[in-house]
Amino acid sequence: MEQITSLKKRLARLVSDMFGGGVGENEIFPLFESPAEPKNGELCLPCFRLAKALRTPPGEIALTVARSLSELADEKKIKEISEVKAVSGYVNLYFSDELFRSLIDELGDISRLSKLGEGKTVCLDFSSPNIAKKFHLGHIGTTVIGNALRNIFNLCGYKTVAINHLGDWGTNFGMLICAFKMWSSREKVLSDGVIELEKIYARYNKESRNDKSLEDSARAAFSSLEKGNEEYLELWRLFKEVSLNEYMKVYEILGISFDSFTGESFYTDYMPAVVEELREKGLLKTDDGASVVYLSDYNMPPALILRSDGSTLYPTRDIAAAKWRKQEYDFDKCVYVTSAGQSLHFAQWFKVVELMGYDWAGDLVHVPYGTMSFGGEKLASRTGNIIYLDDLISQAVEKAEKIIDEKNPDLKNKRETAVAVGVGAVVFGGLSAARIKDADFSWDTALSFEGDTGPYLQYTYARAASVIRKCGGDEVSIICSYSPNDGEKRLIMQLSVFEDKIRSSLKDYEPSVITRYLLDTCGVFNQFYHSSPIIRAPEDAKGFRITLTKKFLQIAGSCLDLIGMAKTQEI
RNA sequence: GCGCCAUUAGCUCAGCUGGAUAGAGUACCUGGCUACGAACCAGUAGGUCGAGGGUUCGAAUCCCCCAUGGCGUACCA
Repeated sequence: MEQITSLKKRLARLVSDMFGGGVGENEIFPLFESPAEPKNGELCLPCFRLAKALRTPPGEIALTVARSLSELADEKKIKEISEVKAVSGYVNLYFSDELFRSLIDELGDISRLSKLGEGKTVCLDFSSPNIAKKFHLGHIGTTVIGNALRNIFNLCGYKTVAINHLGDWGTNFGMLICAFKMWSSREKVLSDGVIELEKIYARYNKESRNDKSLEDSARAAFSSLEKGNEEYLELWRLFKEVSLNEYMKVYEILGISFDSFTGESFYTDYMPAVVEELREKGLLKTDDGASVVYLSDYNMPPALILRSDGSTLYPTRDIAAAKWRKQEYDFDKCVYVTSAGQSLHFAQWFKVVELMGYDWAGDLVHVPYGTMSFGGEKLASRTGNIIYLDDLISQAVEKAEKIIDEKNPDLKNKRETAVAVGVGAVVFGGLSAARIKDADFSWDTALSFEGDTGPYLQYTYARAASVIRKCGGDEVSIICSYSPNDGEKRLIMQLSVFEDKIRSSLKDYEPSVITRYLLDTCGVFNQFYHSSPIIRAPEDAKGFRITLTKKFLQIAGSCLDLIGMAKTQEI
């Protein structure tokens, strides 16, 4: 907020002058805070640090400052301030009605935000499921966090490249090919999709425990696939196509799109050059038959580049992919959204890239998130402890439908709205807490529609939209003598920190900052809504409140967009 | 063993570079729909901020140590 910033600057200069420049204005400026309690004003200056510099008790300083500023305010020399109080070492400042009225214009202005990333490109690697598996709970963290980050970067003016680094290569495919040849058919796979693939894969896994020869044939099959066996390649393409069809449905319902689907298979051709480069740069050592880069100087175990049988590994592929992306997109940052369990892996290969001499190693960012469990147990398809995303979404949608039938049976597009709310509840679930927190999934929480939930946000949005709809073409003008009440003041202040919240979520790669902010903002709006009539308000208040409600819709709408939830006009 | 992360109300979580009486939601109890939408709002109650030291005028926040839990720790991704 430009006006608040410039006010702070002026105040800092004034305070500095009061003490003969004993403390510089640049030191005073960052001391300004927003009081936690609205009753303490809109802006405050804690005087404890000043007390140290000036060797005067904080209470005394606060009193001196308050008295001088109060005089200036009375003389209309600081017309933004209506009242100044000294309270236990703080100077509390109350904004004037005039300032509140003019702050409204500035609300929701993102012009400064959208300059942050001008001319910069960010690659975001997220979602990245392994082919031939159904989309489940374990995938939604990376998917919704990555998508939200991408939206945040976009809002801030960055060019983004959303990359779905599909897990579409590896010995698994050898198993799948063998299993397919024994128990399945093209028709079956085409009709049952990923379910069929999961089924035969699980069966192969199970049977290979008793019959070790199955493992050998799987390895042989994959090796043959790598060498270009046309029959196997054809099957691999089928598996990939069927899986991708399933994933595209999921992404469509979540409203998420990608700029690239270059998965692991894509980089196989680029890996030999990486291995060669590591060798040339003297980084590659042989240990127990495997090729590694030692990282003991950095307090990490070695990065494995080649297995003792000469085949490549995860870090090899990631390094190759990073090099390719740098060349292709010339990114300023490349962000990887994966589980926190992979932190060491990323630290290792980031270091290897640095040792290779690439200055852009510092632009690689790992964004970890916590582990999702269910019933206190690890999610695993092997043990059957798994929740598929389509089940979760359809349950949420079903519940939303039920509630709509109950509370708003005349709603026109019921199904569409129920999907928006059901999906919103699921997305919200993935973005409400700080991403690093572990979470134990519970149906009760996931399907809860009251309190701090996705439906609460959408309900509040729809309610505000409904008010504006009912005002129709009512003329909106802010009467220049209107005196905002406490609820209106609070809403203005709440809406005014939008820009700060976006900056903070961008800096920390933390979408939950926006989710939290939106929850708080909806709470403040609801208080305003309950305490101040809008449509039936007196003329002077009406224009003010309609404008404020529109600003709320704009900012809440931006937040919903950012976290990837639908903006429900009616619900 | 070593490393990383977490620990705040019964439960799920906020708490900005240290600042005012540590805040929400949920669950329990209570009040508010002939009303711009009750998927809401208001109120009561609920805390030795995991334990102990230290730095500071001031610590949930910074430092040290310990405890508990999760994850990782050379041929999976």
